[in-house]
Amino acid sequence: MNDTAYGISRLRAVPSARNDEEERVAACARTDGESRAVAAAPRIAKRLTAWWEANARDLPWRFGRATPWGVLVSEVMSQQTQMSRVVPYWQAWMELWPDATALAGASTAEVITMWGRLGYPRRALRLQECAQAVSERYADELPRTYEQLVALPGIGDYTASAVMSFAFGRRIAVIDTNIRRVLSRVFLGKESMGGAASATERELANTVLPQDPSASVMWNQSVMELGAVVCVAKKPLCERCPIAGECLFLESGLPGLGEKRTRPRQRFQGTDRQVRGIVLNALRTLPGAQTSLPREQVESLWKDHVQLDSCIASLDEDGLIEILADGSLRLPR
DNA sequence: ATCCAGGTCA
DNA sequence: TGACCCGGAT
Repeated sequence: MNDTAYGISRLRAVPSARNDEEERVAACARTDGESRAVAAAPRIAKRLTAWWEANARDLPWRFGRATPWGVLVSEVMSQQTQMSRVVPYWQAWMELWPDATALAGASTAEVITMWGRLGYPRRALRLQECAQAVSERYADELPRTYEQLVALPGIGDYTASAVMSFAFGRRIAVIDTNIRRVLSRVFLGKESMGGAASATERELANTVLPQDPSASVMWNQSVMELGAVVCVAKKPLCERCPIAGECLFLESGLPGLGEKRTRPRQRFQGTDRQVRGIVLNALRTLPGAQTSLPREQVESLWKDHVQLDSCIASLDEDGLIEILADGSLRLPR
């Protein structure tokens, strides 16, 4: 891990009559944050690597134990969902459908049932669509470019980047809310704001990312892990942080910790999301041989029948349920 | 009981 | 920009 690997040479490459040291000082003055970040990143990377090796959670898709498809499944399941909740679902899922072609051939009802209570069941549908695309267009082999990955159903910027980094070992900045929070705190000394990642945050992520591909993978996974277990949003465990000595946020006295910075959250109680969840859960957990829920039992699920019917209609539009002629509901075949 | 975390898509 | 789900923390 030398300076060149982190882009120092680029900063020094500005034409100048002054010597390198003068140029470095001038560069610091011009782009204080970036220059400081570039200088600190190698030290931080070293500490994070040691911390990762001693503290990384033993998730089943880590340490080379999963195929690229398995890594993709873990990332899709982990969107908007805590890792600890994902583990048992991922294990059962991968046992049943070890590759894209296996998932492509499953019934929708089975897929929704196995998705269980992970939440946002449209992700399950998109994952199966993704499996069908991979199976048919790419002969069951996950494509290896960001552009091809991000074009797949349910795969956005984060998941495409995560697969490129964690499954294929390529050098690419992975940007999720954990990484944004950690990088913003450590290098900018302030909280990351809600909403989409800003241009500044993206530039920072690319600036501090190690040049060496395998070092960049370690960086991505260790920064993300730190954000998940130490540098958490509300009560960061700075006394257990391996890079507390390098953190501008801690140095500044944690300014604005606890201020509203996440996207405004929608209430859950009484929302369509809750009602949709109730309906789908009833269908997922039908007893024994029963394959559909009679209209009468559907109506007992939620008092407000106007809202219930609109949720049933939206579930139908999403392809998550089928409405039979007699008004009973079932999971799609 | 209420608050909160977390990517993708339209 | 808002819709989408669930469970853990407080």
